[in-house]
Amino acid sequence: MSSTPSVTTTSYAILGLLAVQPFTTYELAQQMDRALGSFWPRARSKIYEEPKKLVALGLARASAETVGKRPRTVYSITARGRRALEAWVSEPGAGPSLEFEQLVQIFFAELGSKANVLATLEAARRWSDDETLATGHIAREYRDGHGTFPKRLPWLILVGQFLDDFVAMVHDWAAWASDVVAEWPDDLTAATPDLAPLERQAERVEQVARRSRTVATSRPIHE
Amino acid sequence: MSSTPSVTTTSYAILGLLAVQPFTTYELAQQMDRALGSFWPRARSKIYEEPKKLVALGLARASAETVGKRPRTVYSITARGRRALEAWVSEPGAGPSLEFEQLVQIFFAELGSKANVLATLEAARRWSDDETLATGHIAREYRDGHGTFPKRLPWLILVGQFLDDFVAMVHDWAAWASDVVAEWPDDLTAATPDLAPLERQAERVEQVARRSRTVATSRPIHE
DNA sequence: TTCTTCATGTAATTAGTTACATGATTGA
DNA sequence: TCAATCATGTAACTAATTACATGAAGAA
Repeated sequence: MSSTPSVTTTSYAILGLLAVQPFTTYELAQQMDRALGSFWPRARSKIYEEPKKLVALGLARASAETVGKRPRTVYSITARGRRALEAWVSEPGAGPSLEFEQLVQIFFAELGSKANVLATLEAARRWSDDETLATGHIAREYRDGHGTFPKRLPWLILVGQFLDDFVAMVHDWAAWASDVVAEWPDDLTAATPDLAPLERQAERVEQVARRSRTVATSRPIHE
Repeated sequence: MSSTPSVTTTSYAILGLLAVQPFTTYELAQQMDRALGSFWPRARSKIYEEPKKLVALGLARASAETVGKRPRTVYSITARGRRALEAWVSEPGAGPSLEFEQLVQIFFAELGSKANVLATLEAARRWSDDETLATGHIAREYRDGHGTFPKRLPWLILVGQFLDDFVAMVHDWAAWASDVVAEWPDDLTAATPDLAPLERQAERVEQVARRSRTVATSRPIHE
């Protein structure tokens, strides 16, 4: 009856941090903010309760310490935890999943004005800039040899490059879209579509289709 | 006491579809799969229950019909619904939010093998290809003049371009990363980092910082 | 001494997912 | 007439969020 709490990706994310070194919940929250938050965002309260679950499952252990008079709990990974984690990284994970409210608003552009669309695109560009500035110091630190975990740098660079590519792509798209929308008349229903992007997209589809036909036999059947 | 159900972005997404034309829940689910699912993914059951909430709030109305002997409910938007929707598109929406489990696995690459990393990157590339093929027919339909809502095409192109940019970016990143990892020794801890990406990233940060300083006074204070 | 930030949580609520169920229609 | 799939949901569960609370340490 005592329902065993399930181990989610969030659990593994926390457990992974504990595999790097022991942390307190506060430090875990910091690490999530700094590092994993951009591609596995979770609320702070979640991060405070996950370690308890890990302890209950025998994947981590808690040890009580004090700073001054104040008690605090340091969590570390157990041997079982490490084995579970190793199993997880070798399993197939989920591909990227996107949520983009501003894009939903643009999808329904006809309900608003041209100015609305331009404002939304400007907000997207600002999001990109803010993101760049907020995470930029990490790249700089590692470049200057002051990174926290230099041993892990080779793969951290792969992750950082993805995130950088993503924010850059958002920025460039928003800039391009702004230029397109700027050419529209104020009455959106009178706007004429620029079909060139459709051509490009269809071409890319063709490319992928050709490539995937070529290797079709060497791939497992599409599930 | 009777807690009024809150209107979420998901509600507005559904309501937006009803603003295009009346739909049954089944058709709404199809539209979400086809169109909005890539940037506002929600479970089918959610899509079946949202319209009821909208009706309860007076933003939509339900009318009973039959197909053969089978009853079905067609939902349409009310005047109040349309006003609420117009207010929503003119409000600032949230920027993109990403969840990417495979990237979490790569972040913790040291727990697995080089082969694991390569397999994960290959899976990411496959995700991109699958996505391209799954949504590719839409671009083609519109390009060939067979699209379902040609009037909406100008902004649908903006959305489509974003999604295409995104999957292309994932693909290119995975291909690049695979090349990088291929050069690593089998023992990951002995891999030497390629620092060039850090340089590029730091440079981009500099660019954005300069640009943002220039326009800083014309922007609202960073919240 | 007072204010602010650091640090550590808990409680209440909900949005969303997974799993289940089933009649109607259509094609072989 | 049988199987498949189209179409329409409901029920149970939970992962996650938002909001609240508060003591300790350090700065001014």
